[in-house]
Amino acid sequence: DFDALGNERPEVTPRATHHVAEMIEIITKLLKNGHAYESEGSIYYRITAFPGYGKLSKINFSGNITGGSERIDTDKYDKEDARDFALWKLVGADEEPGWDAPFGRGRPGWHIECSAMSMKYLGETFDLHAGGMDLQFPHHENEIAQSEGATGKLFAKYWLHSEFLKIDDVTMSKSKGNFFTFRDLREQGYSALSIRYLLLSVPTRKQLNFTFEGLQGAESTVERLRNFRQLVTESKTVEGTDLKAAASVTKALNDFEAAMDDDFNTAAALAAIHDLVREINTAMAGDGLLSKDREAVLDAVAKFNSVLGIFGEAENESLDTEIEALVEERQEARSRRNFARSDEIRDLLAEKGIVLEDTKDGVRWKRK
RNA sequence: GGCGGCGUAGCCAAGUGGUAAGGCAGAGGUCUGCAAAACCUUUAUUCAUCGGUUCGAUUCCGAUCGCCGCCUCCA
Repeated sequence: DFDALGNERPEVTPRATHHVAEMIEIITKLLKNGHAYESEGSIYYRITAFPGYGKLSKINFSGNITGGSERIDTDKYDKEDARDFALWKLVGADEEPGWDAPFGRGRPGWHIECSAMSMKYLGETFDLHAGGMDLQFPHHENEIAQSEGATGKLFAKYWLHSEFLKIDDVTMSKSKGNFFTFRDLREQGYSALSIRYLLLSVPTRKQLNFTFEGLQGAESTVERLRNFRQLVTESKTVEGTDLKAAASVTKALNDFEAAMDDDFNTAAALAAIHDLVREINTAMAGDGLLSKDREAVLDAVAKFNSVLGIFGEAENESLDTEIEALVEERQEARSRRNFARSDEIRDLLAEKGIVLEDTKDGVRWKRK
């Protein structure tokens, strides 16, 4: 199953309402080992029983939740500690939604579903947990507390929190009306690849300031990358022993990997790609590439694309015979220096989405 | 109020205690019948502001201004 960009969809997309039994199981464990307690019929997590609480978001609770803020009224809920959160909320017999549990009919708290579903499908310890910055506290912090409190094992090895988008330096929000979905942008004619490129142009932990000028720029950049791969693929190779291109490829691969290893510094990784593109374009504009270097460049591009997916699919389809004939006719017109006719044909093909480029090696075409 | 992040050219931005990557846009040029693509040259004496530390700071420290996020039994 693949999406519009050719990426695989998730193998499992679980629903909370189908996993209430698993949630009840975790809550039962937490009650048994003292990490949870009952109060007025509801079940709460006992944060004092989990010393690691706050390790993910590095929140200093002094003067914060337990102190200065008046946004949480401890007395109102009869919790042991203001930070304690609900695992299970008591509901009446006829109240919906509600599920029966050993500790009474109720509904789950927000956080418990994620512990239940992730551990069911990925195991009690799994590698990578991602999410937006806004979920780091309290949601992910609470997931850790619940899961590790229940199992005694490390919950997730790595956490990846992506920062928010800003638009023209203000928050993107529906209320401000500056809210764009992927679909909106596609309908405005921007390509999926350029949207992805724009999002990758800033490391995941930095806020990206979205502008349409920037998106338009990404469109140009992606076009340049796609042109590059096509030019390399079609380039004629030369004999010789020039090793400059090979050195460029090696450097680009090393720089790319080092950048990605540096906390996914995609901005620096993209710069490594651009350096390679420029150096190889220069080589092709000059003496040309050795056959093995051309293969090395294409391999590198395939590797970059396998990680970032910004080159898209290669164009390997052929033109239909009608268009082929027009291209042929245009070439004849050009050889007779009948440029009026040749330009007419070029415009005609452009309307059909076929862009022609005349090079010293002949005519190239690509789809727009 | 508490905690955290950010402020680098027209735009998007990387980055380091030692003198500013990359992309887009702009300008000039090469190539071309023209165009496109590609290439070459060029575009921040300066990194929000003001102080401090240092031989030297965009990079460290403090203050100020501006922007963003979290601190909601909302998932």
